[in-house]
Amino acid sequence: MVRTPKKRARADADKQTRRQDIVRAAAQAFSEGPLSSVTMADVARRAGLAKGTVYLYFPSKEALFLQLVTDALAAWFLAVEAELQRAHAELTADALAELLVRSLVADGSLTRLMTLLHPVLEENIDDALAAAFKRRLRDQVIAAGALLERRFPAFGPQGGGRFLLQFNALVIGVHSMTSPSPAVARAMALPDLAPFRLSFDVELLALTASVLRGWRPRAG
Amino acid sequence: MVRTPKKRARADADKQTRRQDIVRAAAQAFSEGPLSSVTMADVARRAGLAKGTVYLYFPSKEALFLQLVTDALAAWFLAVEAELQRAHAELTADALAELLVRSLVADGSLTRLMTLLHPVLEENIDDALAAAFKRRLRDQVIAAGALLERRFPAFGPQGGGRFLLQFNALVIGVHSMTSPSPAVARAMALPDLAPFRLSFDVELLALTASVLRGWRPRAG
Amino acid sequence: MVRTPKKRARADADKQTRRQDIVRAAAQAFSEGPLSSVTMADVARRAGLAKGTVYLYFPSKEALFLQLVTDALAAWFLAVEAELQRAHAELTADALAELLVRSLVADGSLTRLMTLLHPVLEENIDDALAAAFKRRLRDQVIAAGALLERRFPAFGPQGGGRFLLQFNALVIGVHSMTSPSPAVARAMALPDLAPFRLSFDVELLALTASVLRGWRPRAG
Amino acid sequence: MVRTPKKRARADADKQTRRQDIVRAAAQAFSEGPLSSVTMADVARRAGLAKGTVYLYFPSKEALFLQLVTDALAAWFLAVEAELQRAHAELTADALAELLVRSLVADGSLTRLMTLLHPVLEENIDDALAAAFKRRLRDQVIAAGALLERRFPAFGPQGGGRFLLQFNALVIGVHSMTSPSPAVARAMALPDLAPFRLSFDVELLALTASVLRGWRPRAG
DNA sequence: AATGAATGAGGGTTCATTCAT
DNA sequence: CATGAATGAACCCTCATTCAT
Repeated sequence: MVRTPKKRARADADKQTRRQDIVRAAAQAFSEGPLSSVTMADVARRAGLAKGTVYLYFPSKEALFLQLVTDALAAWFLAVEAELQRAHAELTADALAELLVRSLVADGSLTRLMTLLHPVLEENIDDALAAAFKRRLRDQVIAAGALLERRFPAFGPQGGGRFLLQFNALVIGVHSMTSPSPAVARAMALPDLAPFRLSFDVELLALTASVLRGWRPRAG
Repeated sequence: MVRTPKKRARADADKQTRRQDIVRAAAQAFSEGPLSSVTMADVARRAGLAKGTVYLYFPSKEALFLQLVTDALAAWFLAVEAELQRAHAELTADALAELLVRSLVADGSLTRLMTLLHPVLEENIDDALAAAFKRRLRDQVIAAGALLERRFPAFGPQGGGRFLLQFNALVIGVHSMTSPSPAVARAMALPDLAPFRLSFDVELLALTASVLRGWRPRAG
Repeated sequence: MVRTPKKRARADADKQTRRQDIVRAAAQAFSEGPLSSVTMADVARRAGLAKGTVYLYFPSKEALFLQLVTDALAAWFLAVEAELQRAHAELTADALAELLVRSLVADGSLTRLMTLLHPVLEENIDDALAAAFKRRLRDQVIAAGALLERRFPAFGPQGGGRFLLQFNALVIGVHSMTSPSPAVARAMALPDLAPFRLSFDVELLALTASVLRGWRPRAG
Repeated sequence: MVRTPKKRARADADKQTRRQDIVRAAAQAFSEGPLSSVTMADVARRAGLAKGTVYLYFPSKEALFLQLVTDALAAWFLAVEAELQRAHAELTADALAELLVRSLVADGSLTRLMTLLHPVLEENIDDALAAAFKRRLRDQVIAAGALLERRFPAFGPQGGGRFLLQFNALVIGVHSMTSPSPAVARAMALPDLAPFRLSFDVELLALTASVLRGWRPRAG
């Protein structure tokens, strides 16, 4: 059973495409189960590549998934910034909360990907990669933060960036409270637990709006 | 060199003690590294038991750690309730936030344990265990929630419980934003990233206070 | 396809037996090809065990093969000592050389096993194991060396041990000169190379006898 | 970032140069660790070439290292012959032994390279290459052997060549007895093992001198 | 002739879980 | 109840070699 080798990516553009193919394959695999259930063999197969080829593009499983998260975050920052630009005027707390949550849930997988960040950074990422990731994130946070400060002046200086990080925390926290595993989902379907079911969107929206309404610039 | 078998736990009380020994051993092991680095052999050794014995008390690694989280949460609910009782009067948003965060960080490992909940429930927990856990949690949330509603009337009916779940989300989210892996910690020590370092306590306090200040009862 | 588990080795004696089974399986596998071609899976299968079981008895492939070499050397020392005891009187250089070579080739695999020593110690052996091996070897060399000094007085004090180590070197060196790989064996069968073929026994005997005849006690 | 391809080697002389570059790169890589730790990618990088290019000059890793050994041996034969020519007169056993050992250790890497011969020939060398190697070796042994017989008449006819092969065996054997792996080196540093440490030069010299002193021409 | 992307077999090791003793 | 020997699936990653460009 001989596979026909994939066409070779010689040009840099081709290599970028291939990298993205692999990331996409990883995303697909991750969409079907927890990170621990995704194997590199699986990713390779979905990308139509041999196992070793994946390692030409990413030095480790963790580096691959860090890229996946990085891409997802970048897309989200873009979407948020676009929405904020479109808004033109100042926003109320509720309007801003709604804008943010909407931009987030527009991509059904984004939330779950954000959750990946911590576990992935926790293992097998070298210092250079970690630093590069953090720098990119910092720049994005600063840029989007500035925009936020214009649309929601209550933030005060630097408040936009700080809030973005807090929002990130909210997303991760609410996600982990509201996305049950199969066993938990079955439990929550029981009559006496049903009223306890929480919706990610609803809770995140409520929490975000609270935070914005209650915002107080950092003393300093 | 044969180990002398541990005395048998016949009475129910003895069995409970042994269960707790095992949970304590798991806690200790977890305090030294990520869940994936804790092996059942490790837990057994720390508890002074054989591997198989652990399985007499817990059907799986996940069930064991679910117990650990359950215990930690129960202890926290107790502590919070005690603090609230002691308060006697109504609390401001800031005072309540401070009380909650203080009760949380008093036990240095509690936060990290909360983080375990989601990953553990995600794998290898059977329906009965999941339902039992959720029921216990529900009861605790309702009880502590009622107390909260008395000390912070802005919550309105059921608001206390809802807030507790949100607080839980905050804890998990802020923890995952502020507890860097070794590689990330080294990255954050670089001069251009240093101003970006966040403290768990500070951020959680700020966020919790915001949420309380901005609280709005759910439309019913 | 479920394998029926091997009976459990509870008693120490049983465990020793199982260890030896594994070593025997390793010896068998090694007899069929170079070390690199022997896999732990192979060893386990030959021993009728699961792969993981082998790791209960040996921490690594190298540790297993070090045991194999250790056993072989011990057997050889025993054989040599027995032969020397039987000799009763002093021996000539030629007689001693012949005795040694004979004791060596009696076990057809011993020579090849000796060759394993260096490559195996070169990788993945921890300090404690290395030290233990060297100590055992030292004791054997001293004991057998003393006996040699009685049968071949020209050795002088400590000469017996020194010679044993040199003999060891001869064995390894001559073996690597005279045991051709398949490709080399075919080459040596060509008419113009045939006269160049060397026999392990003949060369080792000649060399050993030369060394003994030319022996000179170390100055000191 | 595309590397600029190396200039093409068209003339035979250029090709020879490139071959030697590759062999030199292999030698350098091997000087830093065991054969198993030397990768073809490593060799290519050191030679400033692409991986595939190496395979234009050598059909396999083993063929490359066989060339490396061949070159080293040739250099040694040259050096020995030069020394023997310079000697003019007959040599004593001790003088000859000293000459040989000196010529060997002059090049610090030669000994270790000789050790490569057997493992390399053991794997992945085709018949033609094996035969070619053996023929070249035979010719060198005969030539140098004749010279030896003149300087050390005790050898008798053909004795010089036979001795050279034996010397080769001594080198390999003594080397493998005296060049400890890191773990063994640490073990040998322990007080109770220290007196057991052996020096390659000393032992090889002693052994070689013994062999020469005890030499006896083969019955024919 | 030179390149380097692609291949994929292969291998040692870990560890949750089982169950004979 | 307690033990710990046995299981075996699973998994990441390496690297010699090939061959399209």
